[in-house]
Amino acid sequence: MAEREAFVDQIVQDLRVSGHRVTPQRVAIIREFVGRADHPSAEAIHQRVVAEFPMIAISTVYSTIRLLVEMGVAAEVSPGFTGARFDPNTSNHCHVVCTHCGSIADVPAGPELPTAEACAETLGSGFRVERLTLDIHGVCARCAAGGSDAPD
Amino acid sequence: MAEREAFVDQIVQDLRVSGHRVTPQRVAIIREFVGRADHPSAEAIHQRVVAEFPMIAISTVYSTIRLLVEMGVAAEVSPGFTGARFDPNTSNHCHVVCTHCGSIADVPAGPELPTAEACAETLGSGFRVERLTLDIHGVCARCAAGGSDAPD
DNA sequence: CTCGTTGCAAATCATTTGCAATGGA
DNA sequence: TCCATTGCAAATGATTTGCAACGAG
Repeated sequence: MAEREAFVDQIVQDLRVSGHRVTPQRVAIIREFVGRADHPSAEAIHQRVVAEFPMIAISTVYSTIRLLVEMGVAAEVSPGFTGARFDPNTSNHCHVVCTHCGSIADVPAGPELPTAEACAETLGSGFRVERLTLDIHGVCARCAAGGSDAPD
Repeated sequence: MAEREAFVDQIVQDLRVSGHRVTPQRVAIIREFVGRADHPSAEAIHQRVVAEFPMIAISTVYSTIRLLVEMGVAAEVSPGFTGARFDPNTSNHCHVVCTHCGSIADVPAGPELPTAEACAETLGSGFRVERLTLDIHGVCARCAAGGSDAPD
């Protein structure tokens, strides 16, 4: 797909423009990552790139992914968490998650939200829907004001 | 709040009924956990309970939380993940996440989903909304059929 | 030539597991 | 009494960090 190559070139350009260096390892990671339909872990990306660069370190993969996320061409699937968090409230509601300090606040689920039943219907019979979570990710007031880390 | 004590008693009853033992440590964890409005980590719960049981182990907290999740009185905030997963698709879409094998599939975001702009409006000026994620958690067809672990 | 990047190993967290001792039912 | 549960320490897995060597600009 020439489409993908163009995208890779675009990202490489962006790297250069923003003052970052274009190394063969980075290009290999970008090439393996963009245009995919799946959601790989750092480990999975590393395993793919190892075929081309047997010496590449997992820490290089982590730093490159971080770069891609900062550039806006990649996203973390569930950003804002370090470790598991547990919720005593099992009713249907949304979370407002601060990607800086990890604080989580509740927002009652509005009626405009799809129900688990509606999703089950949309998805068909293959997948058994158990829960629906709408998370709003961003930066809370305290972090935006430069506040130091303070948990939920 | 007598409300909470009643809830604690209810859970304790459920424990007994399902053949689990009611230990002082478990009661303390349940008491610290239920009725809260926040979303503590295992570490946070442990720190609270240590005041009452200085010898309690973090592994006990983990196993008790797992029990509460199985009983349906607690929920993991972002269930189904082990480690970070990254998404090359930064457009607005939903994820179907299998809580068994961790596989993630994409579903295009329907028009019935609230937009980031609408959420920002609802939340007011304190929080800077960056991204909205709707995740559908459940069990995929392969896992429901007893299939072994296979990634995305 | 310079300084951002890499590779590596060790450090740091989060979570799980194995096992002997304990104490609810 | 008996076995689920506890505490502890060690194992595991994910991610970060410190630092010397390297190499893109």
